[in-house]
Amino acid sequence: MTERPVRVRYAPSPTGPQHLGGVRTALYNYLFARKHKGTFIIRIEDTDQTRFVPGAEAYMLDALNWCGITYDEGPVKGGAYGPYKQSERKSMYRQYADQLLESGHAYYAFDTAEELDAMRERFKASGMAAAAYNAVTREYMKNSLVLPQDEVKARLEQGEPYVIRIKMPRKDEIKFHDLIRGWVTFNSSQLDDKVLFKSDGMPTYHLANVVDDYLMNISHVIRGEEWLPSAPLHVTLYKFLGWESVMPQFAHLPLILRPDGNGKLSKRDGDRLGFPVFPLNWKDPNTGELSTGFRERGFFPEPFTNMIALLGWHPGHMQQEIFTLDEMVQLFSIEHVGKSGARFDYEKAKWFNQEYLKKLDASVLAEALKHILEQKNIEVPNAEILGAICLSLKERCTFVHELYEQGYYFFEAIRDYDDSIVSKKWNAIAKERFNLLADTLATLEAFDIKSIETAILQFISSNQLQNGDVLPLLRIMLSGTKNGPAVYDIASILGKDKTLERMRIFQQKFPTA
RNA sequence: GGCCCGUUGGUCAAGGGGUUAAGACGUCUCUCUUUCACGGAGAAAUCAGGGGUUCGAUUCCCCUACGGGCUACCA
Repeated sequence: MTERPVRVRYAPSPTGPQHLGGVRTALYNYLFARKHKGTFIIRIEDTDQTRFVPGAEAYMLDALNWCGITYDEGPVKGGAYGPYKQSERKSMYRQYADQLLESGHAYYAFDTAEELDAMRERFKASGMAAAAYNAVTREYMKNSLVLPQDEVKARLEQGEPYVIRIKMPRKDEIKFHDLIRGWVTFNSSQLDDKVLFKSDGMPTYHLANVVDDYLMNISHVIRGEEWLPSAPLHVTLYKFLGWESVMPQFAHLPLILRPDGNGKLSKRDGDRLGFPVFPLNWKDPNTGELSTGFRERGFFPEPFTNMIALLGWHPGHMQQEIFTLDEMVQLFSIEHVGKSGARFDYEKAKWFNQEYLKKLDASVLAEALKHILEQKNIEVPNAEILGAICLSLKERCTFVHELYEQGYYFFEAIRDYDDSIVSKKWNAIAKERFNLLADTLATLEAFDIKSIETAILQFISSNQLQNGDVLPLLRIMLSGTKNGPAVYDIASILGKDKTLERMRIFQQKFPTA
């Protein structure tokens, strides 16, 4: 490998929100750049003006920002190789198309869309395998290779629309080394004369991509596997343009597959399967349709980023799976990126979030819970109580919002009581006991967990009772549910007054015979 | 159809000529506990198939099958 400084780029096109796969591609580029003390660039590939979606670019930037993926050069931020948007680089491409025209590696083509369709139909009908615009079929089309020179000139002068196509060699072996897949070989006879320059004056992705990577001195192209089939075209372009010596190294990432069935993960899968595939919420500007993001679903950026990184990469030789971004930077290497597609597993994604949440300090969670309560217009308890609530609840939550959902009774009146316990254990005798228990609790001076526990346990043993005679019912009285934190925790968080009040309310709601 | 890429438990995966083929998620069992969860212990579960090469293939090669990607004046 050469000493070339690492310059890598993430080059999305603003045709909609990027999903998991796009974020992962950006992440790998980022990790690779940081690992090698290189430069991470973002470039917007918007050569197709018809597919432009407003907001998509800002969304992408927001998403990366949320993930903690920073970039060194790109839109908004700028840099020495700008602009970083292909539509703004429009004037830079034509000269390279001209260069190819002059060297005989490209040609003008005047075929209309209808003529192209007709050609494809014709060759298909005659049983020809590939109905492509190639070394064979171009002989029958309207292009500067077959038209007389003066006619070509005339058409050009009359302003007739045209495209510029690459003239693929008839039969050449094209070989390149992929950092993930090793040597990959294609034959140019299988490739077609791809359009490089469109009739609207814009380059296609293929030309723009190669020109920009060259101009921006990109050292490594790390992109999805869907680009592998066009890599030989790009390699050929480097050769024709005389840039072979500075051609970047390629690394084609495996795809992220959908969790069920077949195929790569697509934007629609999320709604269908009930989990997000987008990092952030996205509202389609045309249809108004809303797709939920991981962020809005309750994911923290750290575990989210951790999780997608491990979809196709693992440092190997260690059993650790929870990594910070910085750790991943240290550990990252292209060699450890797998070759095969990874199926996205939402259950595992939740696990990453849960692990992260569990390690968070209760005070941090309290802050997050506070926001949820404020949004719901619920009176926020003081920080100490909120912290205690989070502490008691956090190990049974995957998401912050579950702190509220599971512990709503700390903030509001009990919505309903689980009656499986009530019908089984609540009766006149129990009522009497609970009156005594309430008296006991009322005399407690300190109402902390330990004191409550001691008092209750003492009450149970001095009355010759079992834990099961008291604790389950008390839990129901205080929370309505049979699950949750230790009853003593609940009581102490509620405080003495509320605890006694809830015991009274319960008695009123469930009179015994 | 053609071209290209891939294939270790249900999923993510380590390993890479000789291993009891790691670990994690999920599932199940046990344990802790007043409950749920957490924690702890354990179980079931994998090298797609067939040929080579080799003393020996999960590992290297070939074929088949299967999966995927691409096949636009889209990226």
